[in-house]
Amino acid sequence: MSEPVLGDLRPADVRVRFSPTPTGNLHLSDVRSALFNWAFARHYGGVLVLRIEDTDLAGSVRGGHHSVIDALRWLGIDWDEGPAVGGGNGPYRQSERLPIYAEAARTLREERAAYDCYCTPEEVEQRRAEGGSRAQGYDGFCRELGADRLAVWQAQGRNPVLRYRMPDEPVVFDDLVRGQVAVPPEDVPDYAILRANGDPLYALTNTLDDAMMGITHVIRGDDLLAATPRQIPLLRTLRQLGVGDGPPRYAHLPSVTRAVTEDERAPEPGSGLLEYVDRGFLPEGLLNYLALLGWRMGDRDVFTIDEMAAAFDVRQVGPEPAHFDLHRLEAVNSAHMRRISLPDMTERVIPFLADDGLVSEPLTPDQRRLLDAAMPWVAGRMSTLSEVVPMLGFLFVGETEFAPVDEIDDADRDVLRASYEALSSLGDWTTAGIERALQESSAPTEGDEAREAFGPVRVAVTGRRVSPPLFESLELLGRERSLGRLQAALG
RNA sequence: GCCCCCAUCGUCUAGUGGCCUAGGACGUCGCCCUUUCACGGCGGUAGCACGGGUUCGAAUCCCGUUGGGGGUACCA
Repeated sequence: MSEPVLGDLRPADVRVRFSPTPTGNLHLSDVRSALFNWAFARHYGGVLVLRIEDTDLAGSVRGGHHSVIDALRWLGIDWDEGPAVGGGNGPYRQSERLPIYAEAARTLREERAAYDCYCTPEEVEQRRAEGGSRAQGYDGFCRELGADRLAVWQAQGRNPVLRYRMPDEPVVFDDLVRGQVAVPPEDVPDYAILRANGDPLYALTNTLDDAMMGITHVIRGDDLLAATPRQIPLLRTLRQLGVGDGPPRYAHLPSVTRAVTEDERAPEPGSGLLEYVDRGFLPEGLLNYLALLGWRMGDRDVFTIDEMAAAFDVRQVGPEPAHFDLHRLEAVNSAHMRRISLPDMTERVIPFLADDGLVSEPLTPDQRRLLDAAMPWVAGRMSTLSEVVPMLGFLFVGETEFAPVDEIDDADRDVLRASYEALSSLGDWTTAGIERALQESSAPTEGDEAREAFGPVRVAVTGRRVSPPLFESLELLGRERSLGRLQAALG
């Protein structure tokens, strides 16, 4: 058997898909799946299909596909077929494909590739317990059902599920990240593809759609690794029935587990993309970090997703589970913060200021001037967009609401008083003038203490020990407000 | 319970029998720069989970243990 070498793939040989359940908030491992599929498609010039798997009403959120689309757009991940862009293999929302699944199920039953099963879960479990077999799941009880038994169950009003009839042979496949996977038949029982109420299950919808949409490579989380031996024989059956070209190649991405080190700042384990958007992470930083979970780009660890796509080879993905590490995410994000332009960062920061009620959206001309003047002083020292609030909030907050966050103690009063006096008589309210005035006012102390000399002034005016450069901050704040705050701090 | 998978510094990883007294990045620690913080520069810290094999030689191969993950659905 000669396997096509990945490197020789032509664009037409690559059709991948991202098929999320619209829960309203993509989990980060889904985002990573989307990214890896995207990078794979872009690397070979192939096609990325977006398919919304919304047949399970319990897990889906009404209109949830909008949130998936919004999320992908925010991330900068585009797709070639699917909702919002169309394509020749639609519809791309499974809730609109119900008749297709119904017909496929009917055909599979007619062809005896699937059969009605009247057993209740309790009965199956009981037989397993009594039989003492090591085999898993369903035991094939209804495979060849006698007419009398059938009559009894039907008389009881039982509705059957539709079960796919697994071939009695091992399933073997080559996973692009796991290598060869072989599963004996006793580990893969006949499985349900239709509920008793007629609803199609994932095992049918996902598999059928991959076949009908011509998916060549399935790149997904390894939580679905165990589903693969079920899907491969069904894909073969479908091919025999004239649907699809048989099983695609699979690549199961290592799971992303919770950080070992407990971190109170870390989001809840179940939280999704939105949480990270709110925390001010850049899509560039998030995606870059996620790419690092299981893959590496030579010795570089800061890169764009376009650079990733150019270098991406799914075979380089390792099978080891990766721990999610917030610190690393912040470090990577911080690197991207330093890469984006000042005007770009300024625009991205506005929603965070607005959310805190510090500015209006759109900005007033005064707010615009202040923000533009202030950003150069803080752009290089933020690792997330949301840090703009503690960093620049003091400039936008009203004087009545302003209150220092850090403490000023009595020992600081002398410095504050001297500073106030020096500044109040200053005619030239510029950074240079302020610096000169403050340096002359405070008796130059020696050594380490000199570093702290203006700490109290900083807290009185910006509210924090950590702030943009002091003299510049004073100039930006303006004479009246600066002096007012110093006076307030003096009590 | 049973089945399957995984296992190198705190984290992500390089390493496919000798080039490894194990390399990089992030973190962390120290110093420099800097009247705050951050950035930047320099230096340090820290790892082959454990126990048996195989071999002249093992982080690399085999077995077991331990730990972690997944499955065992009329969820996906």
